[in-house]
Amino acid sequence: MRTTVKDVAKAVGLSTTTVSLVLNNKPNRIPKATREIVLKAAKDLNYRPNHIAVSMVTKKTHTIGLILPDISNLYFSELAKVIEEQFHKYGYNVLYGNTNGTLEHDFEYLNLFIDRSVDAVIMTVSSNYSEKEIKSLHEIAEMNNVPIMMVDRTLDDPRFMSVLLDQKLGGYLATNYLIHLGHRKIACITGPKSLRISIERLEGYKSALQDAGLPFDPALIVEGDFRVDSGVQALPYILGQNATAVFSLNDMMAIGVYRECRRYHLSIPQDLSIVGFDDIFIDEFLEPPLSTIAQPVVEIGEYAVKKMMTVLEGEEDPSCADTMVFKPALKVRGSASKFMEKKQM
Amino acid sequence: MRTTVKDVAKAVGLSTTTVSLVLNNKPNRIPKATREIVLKAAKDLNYRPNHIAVSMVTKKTHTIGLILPDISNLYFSELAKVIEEQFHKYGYNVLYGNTNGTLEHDFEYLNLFIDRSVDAVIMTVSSNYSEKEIKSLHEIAEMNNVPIMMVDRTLDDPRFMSVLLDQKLGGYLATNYLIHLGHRKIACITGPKSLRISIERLEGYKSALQDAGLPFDPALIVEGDFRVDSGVQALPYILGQNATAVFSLNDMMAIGVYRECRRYHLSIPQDLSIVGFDDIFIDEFLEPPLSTIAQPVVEIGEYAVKKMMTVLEGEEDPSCADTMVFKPALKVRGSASKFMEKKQM
DNA sequence: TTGTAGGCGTTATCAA
DNA sequence: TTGATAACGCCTACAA
Repeated sequence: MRTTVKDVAKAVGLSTTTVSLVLNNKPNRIPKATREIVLKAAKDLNYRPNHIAVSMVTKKTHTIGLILPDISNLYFSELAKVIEEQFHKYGYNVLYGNTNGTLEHDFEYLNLFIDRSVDAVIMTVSSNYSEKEIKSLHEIAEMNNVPIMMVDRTLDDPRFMSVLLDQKLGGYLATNYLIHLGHRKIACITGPKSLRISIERLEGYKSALQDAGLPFDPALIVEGDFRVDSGVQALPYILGQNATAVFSLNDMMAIGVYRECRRYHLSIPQDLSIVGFDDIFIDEFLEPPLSTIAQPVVEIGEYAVKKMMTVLEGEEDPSCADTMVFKPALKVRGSASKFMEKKQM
Repeated sequence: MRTTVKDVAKAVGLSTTTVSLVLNNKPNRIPKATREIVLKAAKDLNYRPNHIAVSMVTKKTHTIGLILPDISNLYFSELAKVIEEQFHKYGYNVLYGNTNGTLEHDFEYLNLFIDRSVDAVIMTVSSNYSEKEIKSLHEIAEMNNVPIMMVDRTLDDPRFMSVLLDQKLGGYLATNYLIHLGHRKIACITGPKSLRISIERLEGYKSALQDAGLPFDPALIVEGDFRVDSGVQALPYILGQNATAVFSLNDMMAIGVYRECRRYHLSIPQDLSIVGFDDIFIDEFLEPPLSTIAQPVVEIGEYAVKKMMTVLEGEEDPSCADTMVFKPALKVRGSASKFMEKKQM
């Protein structure tokens, strides 16, 4: 059995109250003498507080629920790492769950974690929710009085705190870059249309075209699913449209394009320019290194934690839910080049 | 406030005992009538048990501590995902911690998780431990009566359950492959010498050379740190030794070699053959696709969980700690080819 | 300055 | 078949 406050109290011949007071540094100024006696005994007996019992009475578990679509995805694993490390600094531990991008799992984990009395939840929702689902989520949060923070993807509801990326700006930056390289037929491989980030990044694409006075051609848009294979499958179509450049809404699909280009004996960027999105670590090791839109993952994670801590420490009311938007940046490497008249094939 | 058993009891005019009995399906056969009344009330009141309170009395938290060196590393994030998903099936949740590969953090998280009364710990140790540290770790496990399972890396101590990869076989397979392609000067980029896996993979390398009647040349060994940069830095030295092939003890360093080869205008595999270790997802998208040694991560994770579950369900005594060893497999892609006499440079 | 006692929500023991 | 009651380990009003 682990030693308890009782054991310590017995050992020093004082009450559990006194021991507890000392151990928690309570301001009931306990004289230094007793204080040290207690501390010494606690140390000698190797006393470690039982968090379960503490939670029972304080109603705080110092535990955060982290709900992510897929931790084996580079972006999320990086995010998870940052979030865990930051919370760790504050003495919080992280319980995590993979939803595999399904809405039911979002709710399942949320309820599970709430049942386990987490102090807060950080989540990336699996998809866009319907009105009803948003309402349901909000009710759960309210009823259980647990603050929820949305990271990376948010819901159309201002009542949730969220920290996001300006996805539209990212789309704009990428497209604008290609336009300025002289490209006119720029294809775009999107993510699932049900995801806000797909829509927003695409909006940036459209917006850049518009600003440049270029027409938006729906034929140049291919829907993908953010996985490598989408890129592989999209290429033939893109070539058929005589596009000279591609904006892939994430790097994984861009990698698929790379691969398929090799099969077609096309070289990047001479035959096809390409810009991705995410800036996953592998980008700089591809041949040629992939130009992409970088997200400040570390800043995003750090901000999410810091913000949540202010809420947990009661300095801020979670209902004053605001949204923080981080700016992406274009990272130029070697996968896009100036448009040249295509040699006849 | 959440509804409690008390609320339910009050609502149906029965005692908390009866309610608890029903809700937990206890064999004290409560008549169907009362049973249904209770169940209905619980449902109507949206009763959810308070896990904290349950843990308080049952001494089980249904929580597992997962301690990994770096969850942003592809291998570990994949492992973490499998482990979480499997435990989830059994109704367990996972608390995770990143040690950043430092021994102090191993212990810090272990103690933290034990203080939080996890039912078990799954960990990948950060490094080789000294006798003293092993003893210390074992004492902590014993004293707190928490089963610990070592995954991927283990300690020189048969008292811990572990599930490992036959690292030596992996080293053998890779080297043997290169030998059979006709290579005689095969360089090896190792990981930190303090890590068992480095040593064991290197042993496989030596063993393959020996079986082929080839001499072991220490000059062909370069110590790396498992990061991309090590590969980058190792290449010039390797070329200086006139090696025609490289066995990189992990894929990240192999990627570094790829990159540096481009700078030197060397093509793989014509100018240099290379085999990696780990089989991270990106391998097949490199140019050329990287041949490597694949670990059955999913099987490893699943086994670890299943084994731990038998211990947790009391079917097995954790002290009968055995070790499961999985076999790696050579995955041939395009980064190694038959040795050809080098053209003069 | 320190101690008593009650309570957190649940399960378990034992009696009725 | 059901109900008091204690117990888990800790915190904290309130009392002394």
